[in-house]
Amino acid sequence: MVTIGDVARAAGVSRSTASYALSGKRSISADVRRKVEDAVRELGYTPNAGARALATSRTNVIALLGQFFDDEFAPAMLQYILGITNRARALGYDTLFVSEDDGASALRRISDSRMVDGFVLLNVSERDERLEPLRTAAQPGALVGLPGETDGFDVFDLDFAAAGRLMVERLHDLGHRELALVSQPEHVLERGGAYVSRLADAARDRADELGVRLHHLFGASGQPEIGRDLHALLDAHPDVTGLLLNNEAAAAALPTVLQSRGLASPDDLSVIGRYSDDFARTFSLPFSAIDSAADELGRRAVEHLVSRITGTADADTYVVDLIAPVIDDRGSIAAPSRK
Amino acid sequence: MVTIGDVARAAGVSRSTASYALSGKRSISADVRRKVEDAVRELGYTPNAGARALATSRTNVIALLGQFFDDEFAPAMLQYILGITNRARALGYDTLFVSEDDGASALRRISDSRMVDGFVLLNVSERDERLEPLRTAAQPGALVGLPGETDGFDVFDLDFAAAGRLMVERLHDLGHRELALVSQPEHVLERGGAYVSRLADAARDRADELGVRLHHLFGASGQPEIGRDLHALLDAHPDVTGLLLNNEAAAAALPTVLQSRGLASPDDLSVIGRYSDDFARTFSLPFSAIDSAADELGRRAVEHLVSRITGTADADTYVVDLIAPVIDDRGSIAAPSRK
DNA sequence: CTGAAAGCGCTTACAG
DNA sequence: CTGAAAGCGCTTACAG
Repeated sequence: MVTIGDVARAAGVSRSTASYALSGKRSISADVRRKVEDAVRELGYTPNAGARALATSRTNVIALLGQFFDDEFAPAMLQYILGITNRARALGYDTLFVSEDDGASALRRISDSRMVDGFVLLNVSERDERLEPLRTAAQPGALVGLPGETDGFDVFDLDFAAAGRLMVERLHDLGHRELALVSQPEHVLERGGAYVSRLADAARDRADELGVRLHHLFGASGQPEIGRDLHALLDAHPDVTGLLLNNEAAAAALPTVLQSRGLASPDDLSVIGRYSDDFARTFSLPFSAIDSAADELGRRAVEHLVSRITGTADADTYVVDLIAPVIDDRGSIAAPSRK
Repeated sequence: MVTIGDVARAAGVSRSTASYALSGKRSISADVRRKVEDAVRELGYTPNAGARALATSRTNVIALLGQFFDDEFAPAMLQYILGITNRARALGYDTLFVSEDDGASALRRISDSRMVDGFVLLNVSERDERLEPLRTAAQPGALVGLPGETDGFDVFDLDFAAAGRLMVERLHDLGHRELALVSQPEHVLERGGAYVSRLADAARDRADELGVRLHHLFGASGQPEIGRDLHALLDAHPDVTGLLLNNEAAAAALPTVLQSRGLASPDDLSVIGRYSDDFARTFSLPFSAIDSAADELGRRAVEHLVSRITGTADADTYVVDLIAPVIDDRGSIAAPSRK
């Protein structure tokens, strides 16, 4: 293993000079710098990360704490992960990816052992167990997902309430007066996935204001249950002209359900979903949708985290950054047809 | 920050004794051990990872190098990732997740800086650029995906050739005599995704041996293209009674295609896919399929990597572990109907 | 069974 | 502009 001592010897300078020549933290004569750089190149020197971390109390690593539930759509998580790791690397950080079930104790362990400079928590729930250890951790954190209590945290999420309103408004403006919303399963909500109710509540309120009927259903998270749920919904409410989907499985199953009922979108039914672009593309979902903006959220979270790590961010101002929803129109919304 | 010095002081022993009491690397009197353990608990001591790594040349971290292509089905990657991180943690390792485009230089950087004890390479291609730096790295590695040259590497993959044969055999045994195979796009193959041709070539050879006609198509990796591809295939070969899918997008699109043609499986068409169980479940794919065994592969790779790290594995014997394919029957295969 | 000391490979005040 | 030295927090021979 080649150390900075080897570099120093090869360059004919002291170890401190070699170190300074590489960090640029004090002025160095041009030819010493050149000699050091040459030595580095020749010997193939790379600083030892552990030694540097020990000396500087900086690891240049962030931890990414995933949180996976069986009844949630896991593949969507990959977009967040990639958005974060890629942005982190661009900012000079590697990413320790943690998927332990017990995220709280994982956070404590990693924080206490000083393995990382900061944390990104994914899929944060209403009363997330990881928040308390994060609060007392020596390293800063950024949340992806809005918890009930945001005080003291930097939070990044899609504005699900605005998304609910937007869906209703758009269909109302086109003339729809009876809509149905299919949410994630109710247990997602119960264990703290408050985004489900944030969207649903806001949609309901906006529907009330606008005089639109809105039926609400907690759909299953997989097949074949969700297919049956959709059929039952359409059977029960034949006058529904617009469908709002906050449930990936429902979006994936709907094309088949529509086809088997001889329905087409938007002719018979307008549809607006809420899922990632990437998801839509992969599964060829033909529905207009509000992008969940996974990679953008990840990017923002990392950028803010790094500004906290480096001390650029204002120490006592926390941000709650809710991304405004945008409907990506794929042609599944239109005025209701007169039957 | 509480250090082992604090623990030693609180326990009234030397730092070395405290260290040994915790590691158990030499015999310690019962009451000293108790005092040290009490001090650890009281002070909340956790060893500093960087310091330990510096002293022991062990980080207890493995690097997981992802490799993502636009034309591949990225969400499937998550299963591998979770299989690996979970198994690694169970064995005492954290996972540095790396998604840089330039995996070769990432590997070099991470290896040279001694950030990890070993590497798992995901989605290894025929002539993977990461293999050369891995070969010269100071740390061992395990490959998920079979490259052209396996010498000197531990390799884990599904046995795609056996999968191709199995698909053909199963349908032949049921009486099918004209089949079609839909592979990933040809450019997946061109940039080194040799599993595509391993499956296709083996299927073709087996079909020849058995006197079965086998049409082969490189399908698109997304909608709407793959839908058109499937329609075109069925138009061109109306006598095909069995469909083999080595293409996730095709599997996702097929239900819609069948429905719009008024076809049902297995009555009109037997179908066997090759994708993960998890994928099938999430998208409610009703097709019998060979599980790609993502988490099992990840698990095996990590276990073997760890045995290399700890020196348990035989230093000069390398393993190429190809998991035998198994058809998970979901009822989409039957004898061909006489039309 | 226990302690004092060296050393892992860096960085960074302290001196000049 | 440069060097000698201390220190980051561990582990582990070396002595007793």
